[in-house]
This record gives sequence, structure tokens and C-alpha cells, in this order.
Amino acid sequence: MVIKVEKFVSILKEHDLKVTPQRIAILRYLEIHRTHPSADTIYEDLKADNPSLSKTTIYNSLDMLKQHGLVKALRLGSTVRYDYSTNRHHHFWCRRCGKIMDITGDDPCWKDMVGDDHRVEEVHVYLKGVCSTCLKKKKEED
Amino acid sequence: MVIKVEKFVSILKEHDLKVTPQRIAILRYLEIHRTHPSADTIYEDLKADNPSLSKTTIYNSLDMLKQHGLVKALRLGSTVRYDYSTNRHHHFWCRRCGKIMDITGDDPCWKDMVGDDHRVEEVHVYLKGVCSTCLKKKKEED
DNA sequence: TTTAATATTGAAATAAATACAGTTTAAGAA
DNA sequence: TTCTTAAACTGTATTTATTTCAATATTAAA
Ligand SMILES: [Mn+2]
Ligand SMILES: [Mn+2]
Ligand SMILES: [Zn+2]
Ligand SMILES: [Zn+2]
Repeated sequence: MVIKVEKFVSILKEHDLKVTPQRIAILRYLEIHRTHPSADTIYEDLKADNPSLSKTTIYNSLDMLKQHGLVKALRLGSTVRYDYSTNRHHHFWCRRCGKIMDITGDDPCWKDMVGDDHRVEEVHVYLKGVCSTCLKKKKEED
Repeated sequence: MVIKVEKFVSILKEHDLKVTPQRIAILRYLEIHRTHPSADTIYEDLKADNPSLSKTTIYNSLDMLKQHGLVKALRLGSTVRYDYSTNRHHHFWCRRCGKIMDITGDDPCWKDMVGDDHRVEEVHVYLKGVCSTCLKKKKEED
């Protein structure tokens, strides 16, 4: 556990960010919970350990971590979710169970799609539907 | 002009929707303005002709038109934009001029990306960057 | 023209995010 | 270790987009 904390201390220091318990807690939370949680979920869960935690701090910290490439923000519909995995990948969002799953595999060639004219800086993609688990459950219900 | 209105009257009737001046105005606006306007932009522009227009009506109508597949809603970042083109296509959003442009061309095979396990019902994609026009302008400035 | 179901309106409520001012803390200097 | 100060944290207030709701108006059918 202490080792874990040291890891986040290093990460923050490498990016010349002040090391605060709040930032460590958020990074640690995101490394453990790979569920793409929302700012509010992170806040509610971390409040248990630190009752004086402010939601503003969650927003500020997530934003700063995002600026430094330490976390990624995804927007799925109207909700913003945070991801500790910062490599390029896309997501599948199950409308039934709400789970957000990583899509691995080849990424289509966006450059080809848009052509050379525009400069593509960000690729925003998510697929929505019903996940395999939910589909199986539905079958069992029949 | 009258002919145009008749067209939207037909469209609404075909979908068993009550024909109201507000709905006609919104459809007409979206057919003319292919800029992917927001609900608020539509509201502000239509209010000129109909000062008693309510923003709630804009939201209600857009939602109903969307349910019936007569318009499509896109979310780019935090803004929801509406599109009269309901065929599947994606968008390029220029962070400099704010323009939202249609991406034409081949659509990657999403089914392959996600596999057969999940049932894909919606594909949400947009690319963001700087459009060719803005890139040219930048060059001229140098 | 009458009627009833539905749509429109405007005000109030909601929710996510942001702004801000006062307080606290991290981290470097003494 | 203590002091110092810039930066971070907190809690409240505000903003913005959207939704809810009840009263009123309109559509479409009889
Ligand atoms: Mn992910
Ligand atoms: Mn379009
Ligand atoms: Zn599911
Ligand atoms: Zn541009």
C-alpha cells in the first residue's frame, strides 16, 4: 500500500506537480477502479476516507491530471468518465448494465477517413448497445 | 416558400405527428441551415419570427423529431448539435473556427472492431482538430 | 362547431461544472 | 526545525444546459 503511494508520488513529481493526498488518492482510485468512473463517483467514494474532500478539488485535480496526460477523459452521451489508461483505445457502453468496456484491436485509419486536408488532433469514438453478458442474461430469461 | 412548408407538413403527417407551426419552423430551419446548430441557436433564430416561442418547445420538438428519425443529434464535447442529414456519417470539428463538417467516405467496420459478442446499436464518432481553411489562414499569417 | 387529446408556454427545478474568496498546506529557504 | 509564500483545498455561490410541470392554447377529428 505504501509502495503504491510512492509510485504516485513519483509520477506527480516527474510532472512537477505538487504532491497532495487528494491527488494521490485520485490517481490511486483510478488505477484500482478501471470502471471509467465519473467525477461524482470518485468524489463519493473518496469522501469515505476523507470527509472534508471537496468536489471542486476532484474537478480541479482531474482536469490537471488530464492536462498532464496522466488520465484521460471520455464523454459518453452526457456523462464524462475518467480513464487511467491513456493509450488510444475506444469504448463500448452497454445501455442495459451501464458498463463501459475497452475496445481492443485495430483502430481504423482516421487519417484516411478525413483526408489530408484537416489536421486531426483528437479522435472521439464510442459504440453503444447491449453487452454480451446482458444479451446472455436476456436469453436465459426467455 | 409555401411549397417548402407543404413538404414538412407531409413529413410530419407521414409520421402521425401533429402539424404545428413550431415543428414546421424547426424542420425548415434545419433543412436550410446545415451548420449542425444547437437547440439554443435554433431557438434564438426562430424567436425572431415567433417571439412567443418557448425554449421548451424547441427541446420537446427536437427530441420528438429525433425519436422519429427525422433529425439526428450529435454530441461534440459538451454541446449537442442537430443535423437534418440522418444518414450515417461522421463529423470533423474545427477547434479554431468551430465549424462542424461532414465526413464522407468509407465507414470503418465497427462490427469487426467490437466483435460479435456485443450488439452494437449506436456508433458515436467525431474527430477534432484544425480544418484546412484555418490551416491555410495560419500559413498566410506567417 | 364542439370536443378531447395533445402541444405550447413560461416558470421553477435539476444537475454538472465552474468561479471565487478565505483557509490550509506543500516544499524550499533560513 | 521553523518560517515563508505560492499553490492547493474547501465550501459556497453561480452558471449553463436541460427537464419538469401546471396552466393555456391549438390541432384534428367528430
Ligand atoms: Mn478505457
Ligand atoms: Mn452532419
Ligand atoms: Zn451489459
Ligand atoms: Zn476552421
